[in-house]
Amino acid sequence: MDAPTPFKVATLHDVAREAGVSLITASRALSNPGMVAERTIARVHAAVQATGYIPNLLAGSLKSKRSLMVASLVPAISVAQFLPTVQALTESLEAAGYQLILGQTGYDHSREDALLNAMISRRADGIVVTGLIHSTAARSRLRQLGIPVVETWDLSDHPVDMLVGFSHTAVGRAIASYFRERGWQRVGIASGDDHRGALRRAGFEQAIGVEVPTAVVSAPSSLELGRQALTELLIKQPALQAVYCSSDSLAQGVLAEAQARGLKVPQDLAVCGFGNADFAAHTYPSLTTVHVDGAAIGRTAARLIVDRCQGNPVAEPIVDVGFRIIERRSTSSTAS
Amino acid sequence: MDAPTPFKVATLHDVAREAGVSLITASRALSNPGMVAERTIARVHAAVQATGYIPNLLAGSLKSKRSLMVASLVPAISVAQFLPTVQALTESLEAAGYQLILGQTGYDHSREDALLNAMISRRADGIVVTGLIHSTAARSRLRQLGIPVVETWDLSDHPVDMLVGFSHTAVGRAIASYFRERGWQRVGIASGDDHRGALRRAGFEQAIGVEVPTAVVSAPSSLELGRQALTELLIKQPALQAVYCSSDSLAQGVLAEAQARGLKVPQDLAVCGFGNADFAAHTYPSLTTVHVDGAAIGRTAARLIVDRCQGNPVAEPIVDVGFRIIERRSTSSTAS
DNA sequence: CTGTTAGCGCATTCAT
DNA sequence: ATGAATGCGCTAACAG
Repeated sequence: MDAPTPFKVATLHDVAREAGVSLITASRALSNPGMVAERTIARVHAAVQATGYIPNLLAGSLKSKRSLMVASLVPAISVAQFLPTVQALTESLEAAGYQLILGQTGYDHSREDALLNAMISRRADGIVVTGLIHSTAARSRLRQLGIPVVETWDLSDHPVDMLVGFSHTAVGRAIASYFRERGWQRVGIASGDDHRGALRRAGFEQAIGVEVPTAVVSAPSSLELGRQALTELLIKQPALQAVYCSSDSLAQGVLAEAQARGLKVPQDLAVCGFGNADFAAHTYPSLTTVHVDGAAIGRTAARLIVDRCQGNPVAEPIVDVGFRIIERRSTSSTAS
Repeated sequence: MDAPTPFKVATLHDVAREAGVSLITASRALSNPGMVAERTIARVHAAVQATGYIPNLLAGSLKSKRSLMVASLVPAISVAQFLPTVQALTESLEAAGYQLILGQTGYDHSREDALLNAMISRRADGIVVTGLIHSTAARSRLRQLGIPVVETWDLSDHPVDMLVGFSHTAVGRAIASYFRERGWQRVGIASGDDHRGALRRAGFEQAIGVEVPTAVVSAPSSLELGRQALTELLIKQPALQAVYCSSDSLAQGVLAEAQARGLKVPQDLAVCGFGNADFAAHTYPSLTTVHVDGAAIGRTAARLIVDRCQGNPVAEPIVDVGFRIIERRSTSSTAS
C-alpha cells in the first residue's frame, strides 16, 4: 500500500512463456490436465507459482459461454424459512465449482424482473427462484434463452423449466384435518399476507368448510406480529380452541401471548405453526408444526441445474418434496 | 422447449446494425447516454426492443476491468447474527448497480482461502468478509492486488484494507460491569466456541476478575444448546445468579431450561444474551441483550467498497459501530 | 500430446 | 456527436 504497485497482474500468457509452452498448453494443464503430459503440467504449475498467476474467469467464461455462476432470487434472505435452501444451494454449487449470485426481490414483482435481467446479463448458467415466476415476459424470455431455471417452494403443472417444491394448499388441508380429528370446532388462523401463506390459508379454510376467524399480518411475520394476531383472534372468537399459524415465528408469538394471558397450551388453546424452525422443538411448550425439508430443496435444485448445465438428461424436472406434520406439546399433552 | 431454439442471442453488433449506427454509438447510447444525441438514443432503444438484446456483462467487464460484482464471505448464512448485514449489503450494492456473490466458509480457514481465490478469479470489484482474514497469504495477496476489502464484525488496528466492526472484548467487559453493578457474584458463561465469542468471553472473565464457570458449546449455537449449557452450569454452580450467553439463541435456551426447572427469571436467575435477535424483545420474560447494528455494518461496508471502486477517497477506513446493552425483564423486574 | 489460428462481445483508445 | 481500429484474457476448433 506504500508505493502504488505497478499492478501488473500475470496472465496465462506470462505463465506459458515462463513454462516454455504455448498458451493453450498452459490453459489445458490447468483446466484439462488429462490432455497434457505429467512433466508439462508440473512445469506449468511451477510457472503459476513463479508468476503468482490467478486465472481470469471473466475471460474464460466469455469464450466458453459457461460462467460457472448460478443466480438465486429470494424475497429477502432474512426470511428464516428459506435459509436452509440457500445454504444447501450454495454448498452444493460450490462443491460443483459454481458460485452463487444472490438477489433480493423484496416481494416485489418488478424487482424480480429487473433482477432476472441482471442475472441474464451476467450470463448465469442457471437461475433458482423462490416461488413461481409470475411475470409472463420473464417466463417467455427465460424459456426462449433456454437457461436452466428451477422454481422452488411451490408447486405448478407448468413451471418455466424445472421445479422443486410442495403443495401449500395440501399443507392447509392437512392441518385442518388434524384439527378436525381432535374435535376442535372453534379454530382460527394467524397468517402472513404472502402468496404461499395465502394458499395454505385457502386450503385450511376449504377443508374446515366454514368461515374461520382470521388475523392477517404483513410479511415478513415475526414473534411480535404473532402476539398481535392472537389478541385480534380472541376478540373475534373469545372461546378459541386452536390456532393455525402460517409460520413458526407467528406461532411463537401466539405462545408468548397465551402465556402472558394465562392461557394453558394446549389445554386452553392448541397451536400449530409452519416451517419447523430450529426453535420449534424447544419452545415451552414445544411447538407442533409442519416440516419441509428446505435443505433438500436447495440440494435438489443445485443437482438439477448442474445436470442440465452438464448436458445430463433430467429425468424428473418436477420434484415434490412433500411435508409432514410434527406433533409436539402445543397440540398434544402426550406428544414428545 | 419443443424445437431446440436456434439460440441466436442478439449482440450489440445486431443492435447497431438494426439502428443504423456504429457499434460504439450503440454502446454509448446504452451506457453513456450523455454523449449521444437524443434521436440516436431513441433509435438504439427501438433496436434493442426489436432484437431482444440483453447486454453481456461478462464481455463488458473483461474490457472495462470492472465486474460490478462484490463478494461476501460468511461462515454460514444460516447464522441469524449476520443476516441483517448480508441483507443490507445486498440491498445497498444492488442500488449502486452491483451484484453480490455469496461464499460460505463454514468456519473453515482453508475454505476461506479457496473462496477468496475464487472471488479474485471472478474479478470481484470488492470483497466483504465476516470477521478478520487470518491467512497471511490471503492478506498479502489481497493487498498486493489492491482489491477493496472490508473486514466486518470485529476490530483490528491492522485491517487488510478497510474495516467496519466493534470490539468484542469491550462487549464482554460491559456485560461484566453490568452484572457487578447489580451485585451478582455467582455468575456463569454459556458461550459458543467461535473466535468472536471467545473474545467476548475473555473480556467478561477479565472484568469479573475471578474464575467463572463456563459452558462452551460448538458454533453455531442454538436454543437446544442453550438448554444443555444451563444444565451444565447448574452442575458446576448450583447457586448460579446470572448467566451471560454469547448469543440470543443460547439465552433463549437458558430461559426455556430455567422455566422447565421452575427457576424464576430474573429473581432466581438473571440472563443476558447477545445480538438482539428479533425475538429477544418478545420472549417471556423479555431478554436483556447486546444490540449491534448489523444492517449499519452492511450499509457502511457497501459504501466503503463503492467509494473505493469509484475512486472517491475514503476518509475513515476503520469504522467502529459500537454496541449497547438493552435492558429487559430477564435481568430487571422494572425494565420494559 | 502439443501448437496455430481465430474469435467470444464489448469498451477504450484515437480519430473525424 | 459519431466512427474505426484494437485488444481485454482466455478457450474451441482444428491441425500437426
